[in-house]
Amino acid sequence: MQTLMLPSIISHAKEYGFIFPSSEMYDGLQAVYDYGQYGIALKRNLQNLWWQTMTQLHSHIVGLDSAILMHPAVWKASGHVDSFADLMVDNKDSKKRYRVDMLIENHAEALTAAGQEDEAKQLLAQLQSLLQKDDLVGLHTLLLEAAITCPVAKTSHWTDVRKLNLMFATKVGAIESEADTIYLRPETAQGIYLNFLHVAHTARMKVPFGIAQIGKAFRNEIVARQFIFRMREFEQMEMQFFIQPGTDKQWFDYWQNLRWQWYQALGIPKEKLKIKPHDQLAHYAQAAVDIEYQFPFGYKEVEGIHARGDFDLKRHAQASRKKVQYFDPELNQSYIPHVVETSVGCDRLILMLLCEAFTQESQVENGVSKERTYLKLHPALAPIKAAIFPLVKKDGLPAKAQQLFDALKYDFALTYEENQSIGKRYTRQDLIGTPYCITIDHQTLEDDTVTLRHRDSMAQERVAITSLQGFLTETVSLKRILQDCHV
RNA sequence: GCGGGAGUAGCUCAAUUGGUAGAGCGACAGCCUUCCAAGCUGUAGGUUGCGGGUUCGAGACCCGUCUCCCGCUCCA
Repeated sequence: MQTLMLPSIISHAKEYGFIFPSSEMYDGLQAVYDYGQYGIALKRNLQNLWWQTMTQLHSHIVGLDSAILMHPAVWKASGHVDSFADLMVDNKDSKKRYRVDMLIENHAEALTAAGQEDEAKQLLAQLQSLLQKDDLVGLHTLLLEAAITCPVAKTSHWTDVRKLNLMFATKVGAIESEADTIYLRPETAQGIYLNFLHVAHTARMKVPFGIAQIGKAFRNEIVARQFIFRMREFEQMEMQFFIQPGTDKQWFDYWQNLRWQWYQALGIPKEKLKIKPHDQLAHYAQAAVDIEYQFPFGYKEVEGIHARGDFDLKRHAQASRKKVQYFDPELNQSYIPHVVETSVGCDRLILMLLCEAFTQESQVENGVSKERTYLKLHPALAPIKAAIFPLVKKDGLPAKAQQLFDALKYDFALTYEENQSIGKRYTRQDLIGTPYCITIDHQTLEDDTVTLRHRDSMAQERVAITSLQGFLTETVSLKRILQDCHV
């Protein structure tokens, strides 16, 4: 039943200006999406919340905006050039897809378990040699020679081995023949590591300290599915926290708890979130957990918290042959700091917020059952904070409403509407998640009071115009969420 | 990439066995003046995803192709 919700959310997001498929005039481009007028407003609010959480609530975290393009050597040093290129093969009978190296390694393990250690060693040696030569045909032959079978189909009916590089390559330089290959970054973190020394020196930071960054990253996914959950171009919100070696566990736990709190503060129900430890670690990680949200298609990762040790800084120090060291006055010694990162998929959070907010209720009114759809977005994140309506389009009500709009527009994202019936206007705002509607009627002209209508309950109350500024400041401010982050 | 499902107006869907592409909603303009999408009048919007074939005639039948959704794999 829950899985049926995703198509509704996708079409709602498109119909009401949150998220459009990219290049739809040309039939679309798989796994790329554009943010529409309300989508980008929601996204900016979310990014501001994260940014303020990191840089404003922590005096020892500063921001950064590094470039998407970096020296190609960065990705060799980081390990992405090697480990981000997966060699895949499909079994034609079971239709299952496997990574070639894992198939062969598993087979070698089985051989070892069966006491055939020499054969296992030889197999692994062949694998390494073929991988280094990038010999795809040889790998296919090896699969057949070693009689490696599909665990499901139990056959060796393999397709050709294909290489899938997860990084997008492009060329830098005007003359292509002389140009170097350069990659669109597959993660924003490396830009932070490259600026570690700059920030340490110019921000007068003492370890432990952190650098936060929001930016685009690009991955050439094999299969990109589930709407904006897995996109080829996506936005990361990453914070790299530099620490004394040996304090990794302590800070890993610290950030895991703090990030967990953040989702509570956002109002995501605890029972729809869970922390999942990684059983298989990425090439850079010492310890890793995911924070998962229960999407309509199952529990999926929205944020990763990783203890990366000194892997990245050390690799860059080696590859660049530069000294990457921090002198710690407390310990009176120099070292390469270790890193704990928190890495959020911004677009995944947007999808989480949409899933959480999308509400369909049926209610019986005068014996007639009516369906009501609205977005229960947190007021601080809603794209539009309040809509201002004259009850009718005459008797000076539009002018009065416009006056109120002008008075409040400097502080809040507002919308003004005078067309059609009041009910239609309320509904339109419900559909985009506007928490409050303010209606000017004839009484307003006499006593400067208005009707304040609440989105979720549809309740109305009579309030003074003079109270609106204070009311909105209080309710739509990020402050309420930030205060709940328990920093 | 493989398997399954689907593409007709902005959205939801119609269109006898192959016979002139329609409706509701929405949008826009005007009227009405009303606190929860429901009144009246009018307007715009389409090479039926795209290309080819069969046919006197294709939205429908055949072939190809593209895209989207679901599953397998990976990650943020």
